[in-house]
Amino acid sequence: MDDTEKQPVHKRGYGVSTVYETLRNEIIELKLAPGSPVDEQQLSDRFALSRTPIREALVRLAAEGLITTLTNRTTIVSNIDFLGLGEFFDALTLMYRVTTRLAAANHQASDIDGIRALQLQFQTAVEARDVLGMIATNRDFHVAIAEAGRNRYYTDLFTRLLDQGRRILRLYYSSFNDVLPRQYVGEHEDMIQAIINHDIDAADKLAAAHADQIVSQIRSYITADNRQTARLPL
Amino acid sequence: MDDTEKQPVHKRGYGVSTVYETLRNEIIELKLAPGSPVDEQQLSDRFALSRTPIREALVRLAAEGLITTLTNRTTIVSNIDFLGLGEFFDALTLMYRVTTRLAAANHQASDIDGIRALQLQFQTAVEARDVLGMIATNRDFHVAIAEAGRNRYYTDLFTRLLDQGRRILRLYYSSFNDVLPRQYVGEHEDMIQAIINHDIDAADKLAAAHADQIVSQIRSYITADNRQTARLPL
DNA sequence: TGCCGACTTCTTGTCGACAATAAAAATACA
DNA sequence: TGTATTTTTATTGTCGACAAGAAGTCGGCA
Repeated sequence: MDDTEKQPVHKRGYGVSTVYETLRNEIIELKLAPGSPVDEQQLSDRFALSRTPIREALVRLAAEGLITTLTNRTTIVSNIDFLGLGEFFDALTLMYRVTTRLAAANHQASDIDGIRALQLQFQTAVEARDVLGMIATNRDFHVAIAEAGRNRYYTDLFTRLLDQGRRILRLYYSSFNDVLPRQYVGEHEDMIQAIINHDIDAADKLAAAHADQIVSQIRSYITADNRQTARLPL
Repeated sequence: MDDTEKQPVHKRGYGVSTVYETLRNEIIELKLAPGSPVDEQQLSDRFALSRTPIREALVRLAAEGLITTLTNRTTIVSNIDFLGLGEFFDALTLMYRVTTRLAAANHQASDIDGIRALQLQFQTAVEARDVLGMIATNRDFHVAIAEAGRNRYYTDLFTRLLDQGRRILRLYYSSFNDVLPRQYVGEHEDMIQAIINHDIDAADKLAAAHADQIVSQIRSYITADNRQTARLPL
């Protein structure tokens, strides 16, 4: 007798985290468009769960700012805040610097292996011209460095910022050319060396330069995009 | 006919935020002891709400790290992580510096009024030797400066760190002497002046010194406490 | 024809109940 | 008497249903 009736796919306490992680990824990877409505009923059907666990996952996402809930009204995927981009870049740059500095100061030998592995993945993605893979592995690479720095608060903020950055980069990934990324590979190598050498100042300088590169690249995408809209037929 | 039957005190969408804010305050003010269990049923009775909104409030608190949920088991008020205190102090100091710098750079004239008002409140609390008031108004003062700096990311992290600090200070508030706080009032005044003068370097230096003061004060409390426990009868 | 108000509908916020899981208690056994 | 095993119990995770708001719809009135 085949009693596969309504067997829930998720184990007991893992329903919400599944929904949370799935939605989180979809938001960051822009599979869910910014501003698009998030319907609880719909998600309930999709994940074969009651609305209660869905709701808890949404609360967590809202706490991270990935979705916005209008009380008693609809809840939407948070828009990308172009006006606040200056704040974002400032915080991102500082976190690049601080985490890399701390990695140079506090890392263990074992940390390097993990960082190297992720750098290799990034290099592979660059060579394969896999833009989406590049964005993701670049993020993982820097998170690994932050973790080697051993400061939870910086790592948390930095991770959130990098993921926010992934959203923005996704918007422009089509215009990603393959010149600059190759440069990133070299910069990553230099950063690893500075960390291994416990050279805090060098790590800081490299991280700052790296951040500037990325910020100016994103900025150039945005201004390029602005030009397009400015050329609207009138 | 007096039909005040079961009239819920909270309006529709405000149940969760009430619970969230109340519990948040109680945790920060140590009315709920770190490590003590948080019973959903009990809270449900207390707030005259179903377990569902209570649960959502708890999820938000967990996202902020104020409570810790062991899956399928009990959920407790997060313990104060004395081992991670180094990370905490490092992040706190950096945020003191960054937010004060930015306030000097980006503040509007109208921001100063609010900051001044809070500084006055702090001063009043110091003169009244109201330690608890001092802790709270000091926090508000620095949050106001951070807001004048206009960087959401820093303000958010800083607020969380300051509230975490409030918990730690509460632990030792009995040993708070009234010498150092008076010094804080002067330091606050200097910081306000530096901000008004748009003197970024001075603001940075003052903030760094202020942070060092507070960190070393907390450190002295903790070592004093350690000595006490070290004197246990054996 | 254009604007205002009642009505409908759709989504969210809340509720009480049930099921699963893990700790605690009770029992059996060596 | 101490340990292993079963049973109980308490608490969490999940569910389906109901009620309150808000948006959209329809009709009335100027």
